[in-house]
Amino acid sequence: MYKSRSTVVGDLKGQIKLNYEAEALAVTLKSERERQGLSQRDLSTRSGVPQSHISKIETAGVDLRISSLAALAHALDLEIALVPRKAVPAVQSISRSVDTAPIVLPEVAKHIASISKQMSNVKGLSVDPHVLQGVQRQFNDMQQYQNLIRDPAMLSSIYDALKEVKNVDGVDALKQVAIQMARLRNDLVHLDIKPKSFPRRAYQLDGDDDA
Amino acid sequence: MYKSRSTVVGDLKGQIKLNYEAEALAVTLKSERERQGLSQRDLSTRSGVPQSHISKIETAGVDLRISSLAALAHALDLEIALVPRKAVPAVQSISRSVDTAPIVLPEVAKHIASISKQMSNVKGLSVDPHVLQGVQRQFNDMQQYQNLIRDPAMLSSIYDALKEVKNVDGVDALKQVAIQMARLRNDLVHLDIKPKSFPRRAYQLDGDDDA
DNA sequence: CCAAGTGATATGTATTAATAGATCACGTCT
DNA sequence: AGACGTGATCTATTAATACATATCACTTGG
Repeated sequence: MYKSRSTVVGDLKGQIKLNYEAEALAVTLKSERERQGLSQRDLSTRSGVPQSHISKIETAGVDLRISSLAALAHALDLEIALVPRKAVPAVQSISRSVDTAPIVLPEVAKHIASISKQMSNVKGLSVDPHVLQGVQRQFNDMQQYQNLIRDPAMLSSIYDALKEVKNVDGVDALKQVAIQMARLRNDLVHLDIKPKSFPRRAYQLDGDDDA
Repeated sequence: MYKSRSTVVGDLKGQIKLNYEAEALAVTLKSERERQGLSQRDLSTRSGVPQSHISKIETAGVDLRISSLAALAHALDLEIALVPRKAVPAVQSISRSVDTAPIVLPEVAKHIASISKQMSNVKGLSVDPHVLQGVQRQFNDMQQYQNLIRDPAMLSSIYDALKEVKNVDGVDALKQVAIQMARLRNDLVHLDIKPKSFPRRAYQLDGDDDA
């Protein structure tokens, strides 16, 4: 929306306010990305928005289009909503309560990064693609709930198992990885997270798919 | 966000979903505009977005920029929010409860339109700008809560008083208008709107300013 | 040291919203 | 009938996002 044309640009306050909106949304997107322990390149892969663009969005207050905002939001498990002004405090309160899940521990983020790297290596090997796909899916899930992981030891164990995946022992070692990832997830499922206000169990994990 | 470039356009589902977002927001904007009894030209005046553009937005799924969306939303007393997916049902519930105020009666809409027209006429007269400003502000408010007005008779009375505003009797007649508008608002303040779920009294009017 | 990851920056091009009006087709009112 | 309001449509131009890459400066780990 251009306000710099020959029309009267008298209301600078209004103009600043419009830019403010894009910046406020960018701040939200950035903090959510960081909260989930994602790099800009991770988010780029998920959302389809180029990393360079994400960088500019986060730093330069780009006046995004809805489709781009939606892509980024969805990659971060957020939705765009139009909320009556009077309801804004209540909505913020709800969002905050959902967001009370802890920040990703640095130790955990490191291990996840190492596993991510090793996953890439394993993809270059001749292993059963079916099993690999299952493991990849489990790993994607793990990245989603990495902020719930408190003990990096299990991640260390998964990383070790991943390093054992060679051509000769490919499928068996990979299945070991899958088992350990499933174990990690199952342990986390039994964590009882009850935010002080609703909704209850905002981050309850579904027991839907398995390797 | 273009998905029609040389890159793989494999995920049609994803693309459709992105367009869906713009359309869903347009639907929300349109229904809120109608709920408030505003024409596209009214909204254009308030938001600074051209009427022709609003028409296209409402009918053609334009991929708006945030600044344009914000301008339209603010003109309709809405805010853009990024909400965790898990919180979406709760947020919708809040928005709905705030939105339970009734639709504008056609009779009421007509009277408001007549008053709006007469307000324009009065602006061309030599009347006390200070008083006129106060009345204009009251009228703006009235447009905001016109969906709460059940009895058009008071509006008729206000319109009659407005027609009495001539050069010779300008300030006194105009003050009569102000008094009647204030009376209408005060009557409405005592309407007790309690949605079945929170927040209570979403549309409670503040007793802040007077003529 | 080198390799890899991260976010920021730059370049050049394509796309489409946004702008500024004007006008059309239709409905309503006097 | 004419006047007015409403939403849709049109034209021509501009602005800025979006895209696709590449690269830079810095940090970290082996």
